[in-house]
Amino acid sequence: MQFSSIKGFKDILPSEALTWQRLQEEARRIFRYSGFQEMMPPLLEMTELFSRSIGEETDIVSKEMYTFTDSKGRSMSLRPEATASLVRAYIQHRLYEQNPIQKLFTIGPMFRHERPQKGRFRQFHQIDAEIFGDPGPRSDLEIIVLGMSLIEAVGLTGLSLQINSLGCPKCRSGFRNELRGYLLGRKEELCADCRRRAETNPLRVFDCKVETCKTVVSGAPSILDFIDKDCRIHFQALQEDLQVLGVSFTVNHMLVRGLDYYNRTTFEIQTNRLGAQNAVLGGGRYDGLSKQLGGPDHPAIGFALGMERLVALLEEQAQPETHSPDIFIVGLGALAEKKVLQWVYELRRQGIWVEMDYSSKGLKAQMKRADRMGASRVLIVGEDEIGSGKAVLRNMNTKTQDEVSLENLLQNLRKVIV
RNA sequence: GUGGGUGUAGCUCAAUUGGAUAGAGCACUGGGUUGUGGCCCCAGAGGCCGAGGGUUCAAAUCCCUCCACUCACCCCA
Repeated sequence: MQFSSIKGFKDILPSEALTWQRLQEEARRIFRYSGFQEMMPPLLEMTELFSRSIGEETDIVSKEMYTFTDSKGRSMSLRPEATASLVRAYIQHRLYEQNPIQKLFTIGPMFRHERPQKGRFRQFHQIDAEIFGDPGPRSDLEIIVLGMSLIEAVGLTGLSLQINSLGCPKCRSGFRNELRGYLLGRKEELCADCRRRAETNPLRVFDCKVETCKTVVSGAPSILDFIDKDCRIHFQALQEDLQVLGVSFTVNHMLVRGLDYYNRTTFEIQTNRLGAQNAVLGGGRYDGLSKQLGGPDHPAIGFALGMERLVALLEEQAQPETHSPDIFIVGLGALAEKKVLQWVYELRRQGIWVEMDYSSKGLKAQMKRADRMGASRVLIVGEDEIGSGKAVLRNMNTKTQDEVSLENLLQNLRKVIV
């Protein structure tokens, strides 16, 4: 029986792990100086948390969750996204009592049972950032700039920022009716899916890739003409602040997002290099969610960044990073090997990456191994060197070698390496 | 859930109209150098040709079924 990983679940292999580590290090660094605190909610929650927040009718909840019933008959689900859990924790632990503005982030896996394809997996990883407690556009700005900074910090270029406003629920229902009316008026030109959507969820027609639907949509009314005065002022202020900071963006009134809880600002950072997937990062404001989940009526905004997607772009753009030992020590003969063993562990205690070979092979084989591992220096210690008290230190790049005294060897090596 | 594409060595790929012990490059192991790596040369190891069934004197090649991977739809990070 040959086991393999299950569909949509990927091993992050050693060759990719350094890129993943670097992404997380950059994220944590930027979050720290931006005042965001990390928290780690569990991966499993009551199913109802997700259905109540994301929306019963959304694809995510209606058909993509990994859901099971526990021994007491309670329905629980692996999280398909992180925001619901963060809001639950925010309410449960009354984090707002400690500080009215809470800036939080979390990094970890999400699970959705969809058919995998390029840039889409059943277990995937997100970096999530959220600001709780501030209704104003400056928090929208902060969240968006944070996402942009992260992408810049890892060296990714050629992405575009798209923003939109969905208004508040009141404006949206007016718009929804207007849009539905427009779409039904041109029903004949829509694909079968969109005819259905026009009735159930007209905003989704904006996402359709069928040409005739795109044509219909291009003449559709814009949400931005329907949002009320406060929503308009909010959106206007965000745009002005983005300009103040020199962040370029595109207003895309067709940017609608699939989760029910969004209101006002939504945004995506997009690429055209990931096949059918274009969003690397997406998010928006969700002012009503805390209250809807039984907490205080506090506003919030956040984003989720797809780590697989970001890593894929990074790998396409740059060579993967590698690590190699600071030094490789060759021991020839039983006596030398024992000394080498001691030095290896002593140097490692000092934080120096040392490797040796355990197979008691000849010098040639060990040199080859040192070379394969990319060691820039090799210390050669045989019976002769033990006798004379001087070992050979070879620089693998310049092909030069020097004698090193075995007395105070560790200090001598430290000097060379550091 | 629905379509298309692809399954041959660890990786990337060959194999003529169906033809004999299925090959190459890279990687790996050993040797050429008994104490010096990369480059070069030589040798070696590594395959149920995705699985099962069928057609045929003969199948990696043709047919059927299944499986896996992949891309796309749906939807999303």
